[in-house]
Amino acid sequence: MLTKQTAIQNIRAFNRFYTDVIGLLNKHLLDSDYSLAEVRVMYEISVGKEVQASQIMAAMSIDKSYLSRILKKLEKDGIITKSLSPQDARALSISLTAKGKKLFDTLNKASDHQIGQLIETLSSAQQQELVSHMHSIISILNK
Amino acid sequence: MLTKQTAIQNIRAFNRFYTDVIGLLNKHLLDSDYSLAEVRVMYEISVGKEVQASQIMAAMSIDKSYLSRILKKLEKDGIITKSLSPQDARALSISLTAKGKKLFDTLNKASDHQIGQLIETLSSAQQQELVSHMHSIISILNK
DNA sequence: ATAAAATAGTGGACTTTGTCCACTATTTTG
DNA sequence: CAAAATAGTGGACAAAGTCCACTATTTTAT
Repeated sequence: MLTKQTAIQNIRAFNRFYTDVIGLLNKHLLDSDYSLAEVRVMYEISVGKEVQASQIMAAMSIDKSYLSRILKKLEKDGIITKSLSPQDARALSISLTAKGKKLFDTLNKASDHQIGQLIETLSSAQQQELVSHMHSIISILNK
Repeated sequence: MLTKQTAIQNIRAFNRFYTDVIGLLNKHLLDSDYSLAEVRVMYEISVGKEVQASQIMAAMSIDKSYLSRILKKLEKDGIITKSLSPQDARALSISLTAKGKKLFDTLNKASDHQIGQLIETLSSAQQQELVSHMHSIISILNK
């Protein structure tokens, strides 16, 4: 039976390992014109369809001023549109433009491809096992 | 039977989830005088006992100029000592000072504490399961 | 109804973090 | 021993992120 201290050390080792995995997977985004944060903003808009800046802020725990600048850039690039929320004149209603959807889709496919490479040497069974362990971790940590 | 595409989507969901976990755990370091990169450098020196800058570079995939500045700060703060390697006069031999060891130990304990909080509501059995899933992921991905 | 407090977002000014490149000093290779 | 490779430094800059003050609304409490 292992102690809590041992568990902690093992979790830290995993964190170091997985930080590197994530870093590796995200590296390809450096070749795009958009930063990790910008892509994550697009993701939040994409899943929410129509979101307010404050919702993105909450989802990402990002500074509102920083977010404001990101949204400005994305709007300038024609990736998103901002319109005043009808319910609340302080708030913006943000959504991806057709161009934005297309770009996001392209970035997504590139990300998928990266992960595809990560697991390509694994058998189908191993891939399923991997996913299963990930689900378990999420479910344990969400307790 | 799930497809590879489904596996990829699940892995991406896990990555988003775990990125947040890691972000949360690292947040406490913001209160220290040292950045994530600086602490990671201390870690590399600590596990290597006596390392060269080039080894840290390789381990962290960090720019050598950036590393040089980090080491300069750590030396100035009395955290590390740099001495010329006897075998190679181009290279530095770097190690933690007593002060550096103490600091690193303190930071480590704080990190341990963070993880302790993350898992404190879990039963001992659940903690072991968590670690076991983590080990499995490492072992699958290292194939 | 209305004054005070809260919320949504913007922009200025700044710090931190990270990158690129040219350079010196050694060591290795052919 | 000359050419190429390696180790590290520092200048100059770019990217990422933070803090604060501000305007414009909306909500809350009296």
